[in-house]
Amino acid sequence: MAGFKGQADYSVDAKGRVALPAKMRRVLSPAANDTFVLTRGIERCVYLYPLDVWNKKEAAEFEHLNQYEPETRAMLRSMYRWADEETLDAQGRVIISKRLIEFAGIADKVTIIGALDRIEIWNPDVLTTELAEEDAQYGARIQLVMGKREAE
Amino acid sequence: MAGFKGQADYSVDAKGRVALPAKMRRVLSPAANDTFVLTRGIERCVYLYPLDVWNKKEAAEFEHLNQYEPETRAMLRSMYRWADEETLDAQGRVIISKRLIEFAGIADKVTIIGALDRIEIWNPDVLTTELAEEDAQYGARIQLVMGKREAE
DNA sequence: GGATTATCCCCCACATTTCCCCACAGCCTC
DNA sequence: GAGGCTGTGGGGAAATGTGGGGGATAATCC
Repeated sequence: MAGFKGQADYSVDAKGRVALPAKMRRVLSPAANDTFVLTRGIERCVYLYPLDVWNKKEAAEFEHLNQYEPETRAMLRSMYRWADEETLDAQGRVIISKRLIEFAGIADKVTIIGALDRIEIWNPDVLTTELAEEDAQYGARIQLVMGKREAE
Repeated sequence: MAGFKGQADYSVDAKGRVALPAKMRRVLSPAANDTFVLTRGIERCVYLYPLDVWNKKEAAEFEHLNQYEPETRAMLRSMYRWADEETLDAQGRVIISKRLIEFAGIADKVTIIGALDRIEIWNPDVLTTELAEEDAQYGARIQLVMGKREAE
């Protein structure tokens, strides 16, 4: 699967609809059926996983966890109670629930970014402030993550 | 794949288009489909990877990283949100997004250099100042990098 | 229980941007 | 010297992002 790439500013209309960039829609596999699983980001944003990607994650990472451990149960509960399945309309837009809009602190403008296997939707101001440091450390971080990898 | 070689000065037109040197275009594999993945350089420039090369990197190096580690997530986000997939037009030009133009500090002239598996696009002035030191240390650095390799 | 209101979903419409095609001048090659 | 290739510039058509309307379904109030 080709990964989601790029960044762009979009608007949220009065109905809570957000258009996804055409470039990202083109990457979608037919198996995704124009459907996404939206959930709260680990950061203060909304994660969008194509349905097929989410299903694979579920089967590979979540289904076999031991739910008799409280930490596991708590993690899965936090993850799934925020999750929401939505299909694109004919214009390529997705509806973001009020819960998620509120969690991400989104008003009427958003910045949408591609992040390999998912799409992230941010409040533009939050993104600018939170990711400035990330960008500044880009070179060091590549060395840290990918350099570590070579040493394996 | 034969590596990209050489250096040349080109201009950026009003639409943000930059022609790639014909010599570099001839090196492209048909699998690249005349398409590049552009992303921010680790240095202050734009990296261009042919699509086939990028897809191999993605599958071999990025897809299997553990995104539950914050550092990994941050690195992939910085990498992918700057990335952009673009196809050459009939004249062999590629469009560079305004974001990348701005990041690399490019105005209307660029220097394009070949760098083995990728092409780099620089502001000519930035390149001259930043790479002067690199060139000066050429001999010592070859010994450092390639000498280490023999010791393995 | 019926009427009214609210919500959701699909369709239509428009303005801007993007993309693709055509055109031309300079250079190298033959 | 002729012809093709290369780098540069611009215009028209299609796609993209955005807004709003109308009908069906569900919820609420009297």
